[in-house]
Amino acid sequence: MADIARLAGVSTITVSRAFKKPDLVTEELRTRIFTHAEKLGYVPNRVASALAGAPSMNVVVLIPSMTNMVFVEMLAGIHDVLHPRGYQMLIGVTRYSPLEEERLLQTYLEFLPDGLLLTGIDHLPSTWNRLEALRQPTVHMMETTDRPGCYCVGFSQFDGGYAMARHLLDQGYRRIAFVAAQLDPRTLARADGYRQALRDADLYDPRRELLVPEPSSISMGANLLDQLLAEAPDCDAIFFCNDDLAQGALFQCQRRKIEVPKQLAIAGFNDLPASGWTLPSLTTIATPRYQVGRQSANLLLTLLEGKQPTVPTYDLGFSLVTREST
Amino acid sequence: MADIARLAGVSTITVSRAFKKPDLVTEELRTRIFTHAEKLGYVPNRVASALAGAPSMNVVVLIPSMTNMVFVEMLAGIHDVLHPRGYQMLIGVTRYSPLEEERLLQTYLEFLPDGLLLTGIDHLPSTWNRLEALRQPTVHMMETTDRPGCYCVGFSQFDGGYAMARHLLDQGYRRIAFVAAQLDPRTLARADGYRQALRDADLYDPRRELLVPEPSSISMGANLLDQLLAEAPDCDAIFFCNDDLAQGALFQCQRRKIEVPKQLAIAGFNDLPASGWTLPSLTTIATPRYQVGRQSANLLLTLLEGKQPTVPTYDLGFSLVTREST
DNA sequence: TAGCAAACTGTTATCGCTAACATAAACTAG
DNA sequence: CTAGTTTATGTTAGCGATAACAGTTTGCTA
Repeated sequence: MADIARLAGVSTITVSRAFKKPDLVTEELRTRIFTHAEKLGYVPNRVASALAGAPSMNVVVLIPSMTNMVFVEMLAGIHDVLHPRGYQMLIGVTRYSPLEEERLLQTYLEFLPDGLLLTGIDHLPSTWNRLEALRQPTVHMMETTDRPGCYCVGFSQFDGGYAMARHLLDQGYRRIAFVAAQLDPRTLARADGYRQALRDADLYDPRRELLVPEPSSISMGANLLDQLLAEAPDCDAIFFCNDDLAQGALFQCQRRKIEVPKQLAIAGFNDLPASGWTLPSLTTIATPRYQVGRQSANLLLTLLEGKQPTVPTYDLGFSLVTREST
Repeated sequence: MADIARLAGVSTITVSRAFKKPDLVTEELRTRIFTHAEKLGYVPNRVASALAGAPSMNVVVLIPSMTNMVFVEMLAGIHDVLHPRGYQMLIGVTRYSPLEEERLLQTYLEFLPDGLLLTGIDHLPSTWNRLEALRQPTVHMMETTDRPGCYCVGFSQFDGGYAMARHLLDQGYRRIAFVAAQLDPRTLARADGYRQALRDADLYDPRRELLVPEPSSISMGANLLDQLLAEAPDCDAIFFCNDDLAQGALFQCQRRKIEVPKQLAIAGFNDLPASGWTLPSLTTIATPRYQVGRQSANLLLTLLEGKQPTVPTYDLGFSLVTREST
C-alpha cells in the first residue's frame, strides 16, 4: 500500500479509501491508484484491515454435521448469499453437542467474526449468555422461538411432525408408528408433534415408538424397519423422522416383499432428491433448508448493516408432499 | 493481554508465550497467567496474531460444488483432520469453472491462508503460475499428476473408467453405452477410460455415448436413460459417470419395467450410500473421497510443518463393487 | 465578494500481537 | 572458579491497514 501511495504520489490513506470508499476519492486519483496497484500485483491484507477496525468479513456458521445433506443444503444457501457480498464462512461442526458448540463458539470468536449463524435454539445457558453479551449479531436457524431479542429463521418442527401424523390419520391408518434416530432437538420436536396428533385422535400407543440415538442412515432405516416390525407387527403405517431412514425402510420393504402402501405405509421428513423417485415414491414433509440458509444469511446481512429487520423471526413453513407410499 | 501481563507481573511477550509456546515459560508463571486470563475472560485475537507474523490458521479449500455429496464428504475428511489441529477452512465454490477458481484464489489470499487445498489439477495457466510463486503450500485433490513440484492426493479417474468398462466387458456385455452429465475434467477422464477399454476390445461405438453439460442429478439420470434408449435402443449395458445418474436410471427402469440386469445392465461411479440398497443394488466404483480429504489435509499439515513428505503424490486407488445391476 | 459549507486529501495514532534481539540468571565443563 | 552454554524473561519495533481528526481547496449563497 505504501508502494502504491508513493508511485501514485498520494498518502496511504487515500489508497485505502480508493479501495474501500471509492466515492471519497476523485476519479483521476482512483484510476492512477488502481493502475499502480495492478502493476505491483497488490493483494490487500484483510488481516491488517480487520485489526485496524474494519469488518473481518468472517461469519461463523455452526452446524451439527457435515455429512447430513439437510445442513449441507442450508450451508449452500448461506454461501450463495454471503459469498457475493464478500463474506467468508467459518464452518464449525458441533456433532449435535451443545457443549462442543460452546467450545467452538469460544474458538471462533478469536477470528473476530462479524456475525454468527447457529443451528437450532437449544444452546447451553452459558452459550446464550455469551451470545447476549456479544456485539456481533446472531441468527438461529431451522427452528423458531419467541425468546425475546433472538433472531431466527426456520419452521416449526413440531407442526411438521403433527402434519404428517395427521395426514396418515386422514388416510385411514390407525396403528401409526414413529421411528427416529439421531435424537437431536428437531427430531424430538417432530416426535412431539406426532404424539400430539395421535393423542388428539386418541390413538397414541407408546409401544409403537422406536427411538435410537445412533446416527441415521439408509441402512439404519432398513434395520429399524425390521426391529419395529418385530416389536410391533400390527402397525399399518410408519412415520420416519427423516427421509434417509424412510428410504432405507422402503428398500427393505421391497426386499422383504412388503407391499407399500397396501400392507404398510411409509412416510419420511425433509424431501430429499431421491424421495420422489423411489418405488413407491415417498410421502414426506418438504422442508425449506436451502431457503432457511438464504434467509438466515440475508437477515444477518441486515443486522450487519446496523438496520433493524421488520420482524425477528421468519417462519418459512413446510409442505406435505403426498406420494405413493401412503 | 496487557491486563493479564500487569496482573501477573510479567511482560506481554511472556503472556503470549504462555499460550503459544508454553514450554518456554516456567510452570509457576504459566499457571499465574492462565488464572488471570481466565478471570478476565481473555479471548486471544487471532487477527492480531496473524498480522504479527504467526500462522493465520486458515486453510483455503476450493471445491467445485457444495451440493455434490462427493465433495462434501471430501470436505468432511479435511475438516476432521484440520479441526483438531486448530485450523479453519475457508471454503470456496468454483462452480466447476477454472476462471472462478482463479478469482476465488485471488480473494482468499487476502486472508493470509497458511495453505491451500484445491480440487483437481485442471487450473488456468495463470493459476499454476501464481501457485508456484506462493510461499504457501498447495495440495491438489481427487486426481493424480506427475507434474513436478505438485503435491496431490487422489486416484486415477481414467483407470476407474477403464476398470468399470472392463468389468462390463467381462460380464459379457458387448454394446456398452456411456452416459455423463456435468462434464468436469474427472468425468471426461472416466469417459476416456471407458473409450480405451472398449477400443481395446474393439467394441467402441461413439453412437453409444451421451454427454450433456447440465448438472447431474437423479432426475437427470432418468431423463438420460430415456434419451439414450431412444437413440441407441440396442445397447445392453450403460455405464453412468456417477451414482446419481445411475440411481435415477435404475428407478426409471423400474418404472418402465426394464429388467436390470437381464435386459439392461446399469453401472455407476462413486458408491454413494444408497447404491447398496437400491433394487437391484448398483454396481459401481467405490471412491475414497473421505480418505482423499483426510490424506490431503495430512499432507498439507506435513508441508505446513516445513517437513518434506516422503512422496509428493498419493494414489489412494478405488475399488470395483460388483452388485446386482450388472 | 465575504463567509461558510462541502468535497477532497493528509497526519497521527493506534488495533493486539509476536519476531528478533537483548539481558539476566542458572547451569555446565574442565 | 572461569568461561561458555542454556534457560527464562524483557525490550523494541514492527506487521498493514484504518479511524479520527486536521487541513486545504472548491463551490455556493447572499
